[in-house]
Amino acid sequence: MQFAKKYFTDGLIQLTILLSLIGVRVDIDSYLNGYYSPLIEINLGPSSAYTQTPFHSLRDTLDGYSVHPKCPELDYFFASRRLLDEVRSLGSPRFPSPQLNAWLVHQVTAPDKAECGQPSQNSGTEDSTSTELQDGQQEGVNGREHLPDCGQEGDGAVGAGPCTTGACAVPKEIHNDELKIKEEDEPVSLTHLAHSSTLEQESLLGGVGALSHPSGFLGPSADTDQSWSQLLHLSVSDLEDLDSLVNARLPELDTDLSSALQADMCLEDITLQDTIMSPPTAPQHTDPSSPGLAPGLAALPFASVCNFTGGSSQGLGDGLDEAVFEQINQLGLEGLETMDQQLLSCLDPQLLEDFDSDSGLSLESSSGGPLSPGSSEMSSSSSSLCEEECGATGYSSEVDSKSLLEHRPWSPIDLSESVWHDHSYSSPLPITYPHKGIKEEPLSEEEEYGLEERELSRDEVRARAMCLPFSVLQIVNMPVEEFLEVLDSHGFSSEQVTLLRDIRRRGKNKLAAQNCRKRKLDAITGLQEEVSRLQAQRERLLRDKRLTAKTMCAVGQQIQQLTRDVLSRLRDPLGQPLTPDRYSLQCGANGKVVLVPARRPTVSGATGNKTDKRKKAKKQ
DNA sequence: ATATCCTGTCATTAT
DNA sequence: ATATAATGACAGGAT
Repeated sequence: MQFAKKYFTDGLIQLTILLSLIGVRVDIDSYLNGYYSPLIEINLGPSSAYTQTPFHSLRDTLDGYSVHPKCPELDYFFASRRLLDEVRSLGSPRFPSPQLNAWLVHQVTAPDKAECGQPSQNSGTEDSTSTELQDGQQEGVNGREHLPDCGQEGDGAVGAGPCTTGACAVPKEIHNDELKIKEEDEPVSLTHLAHSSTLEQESLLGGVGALSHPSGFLGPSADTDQSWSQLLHLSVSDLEDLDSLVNARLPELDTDLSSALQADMCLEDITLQDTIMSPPTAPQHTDPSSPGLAPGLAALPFASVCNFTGGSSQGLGDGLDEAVFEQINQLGLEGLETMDQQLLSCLDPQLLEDFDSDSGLSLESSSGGPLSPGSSEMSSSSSSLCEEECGATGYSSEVDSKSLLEHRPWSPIDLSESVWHDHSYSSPLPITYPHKGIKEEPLSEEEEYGLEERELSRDEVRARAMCLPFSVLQIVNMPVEEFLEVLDSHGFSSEQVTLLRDIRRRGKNKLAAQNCRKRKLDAITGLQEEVSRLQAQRERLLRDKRLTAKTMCAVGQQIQQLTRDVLSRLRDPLGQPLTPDRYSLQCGANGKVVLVPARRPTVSGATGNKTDKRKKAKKQ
């Protein structure tokens, strides 16, 4: 039966190897039911003194996942997944995606209406209560059609700034119900943005500081272009909700985002209420992978972006992609050194305190310095493996038996340094073999006295008292067949037979106890190492979390600044520029950016806007 | 004198 | 049924 089990197990292992090679992870340990698990142990045979014990269940596992014994690549893969899950579990400030969709604001052509032939205003083609500043693909096509007339061709050079493009060179134009979008060659594609690197993140962090300084504020157009490009460069891949959005739209977002909204936009051309600026290529569907785009949650003011630190404790990781964290990790702590203090000050202290006080594990801090997970895992597993394979031999009764078998019959073997090294009061004598005539080393009188009086174990004394012709070691280590033969062939009395069996039982149990205790100590050591490793991992993840929070804050400030810039280029019916305290930009569930005036909290937006429109109409 | 550690031993269970 | 491994519990010596 045991052979059948082993045969089955071997086959199972081979199947597991094959599955591992094709990427299928199989936890064979559960099938083995502890018979040969863990697989890393070498089967030393049924008499191995170091076989599977429940202590092994406490080891050879990493974070609750069984270590795949045959496929390290899979282990690395699952370890990565595990790290990501742990980062997600840590939680992080959330950056609602609808707010970030405002990045998709595009340049608005504002040419001279006479030149561009756009006489119709408020024609009502769109609902009078709303004006699309930007629209999807359809509007983007229209925008392109108007571009030649407006003299806005070839403004793909972002670096030249808006003033070199049609944004400043051509008269401003606002279509009757929409603001045109440049959807031409995009020097900075979002595909590239999605792969923004560490340096880009660092420049983002630096850019916020520049934005925060009014003196560093460049010209409106240039600043807007630069800011938008910078924002898009640096933030897309770092934001969890944007990640899904960008991924959904990367293929189609090829818009020249470097262009800016033209200034002095007449508010009469747009309807403030439910005004929508939609990206030209923005799909009309809501990305299902972006829960933040839920209609009820979509319309959030940009100004609230930086408030995420106050109320939002929602975990960052829910939607985080691995790529995001790869870049965050690449950013490293070095980027934080260059971060502007003003940027750092925007972080909610309570948030950081929460980060530091996030005590998932309350572990002793004196467990050593941070360990690299790989090295620690390797050292832990390898050392334990080595100990099991090598150290066990010292306690292996099989090895002892083999050694004894090699010296049979009952050749003298001094095992006092390997097995019988424990108790001084119970250490066995150098074995004497009275019936075999083995030559003994001459002992001094003192030694003989010591051996006779001090080092004789109780069983040895009993054996001598019963005139047993075998030592304890011989009785314990002789094979069972020979032991049974000895019991039968020597004509021992029942008391002698009982003593022989007891001596053998106690001796084997003593070895078993030694092995058991060694395994227990090894298990404790392994667990301590794992604690140290997990603690270091936790510290590392917390650092990454703090870094992500700072990056989020930087992006939020960028958006706030850009929102102010966009609003400053718009004009109300009185020709006054819009201010952030009166208006805000929101992003709808469909990705459209909407200019919304400040509302009273008790009045619903749509109703209030319609009412305002009616009142305006009556006045006119 | 006491606490703690180490080791042997027993009882029990599983293989 | 027997032998043996594994392990918790206990006792006793050593420190």
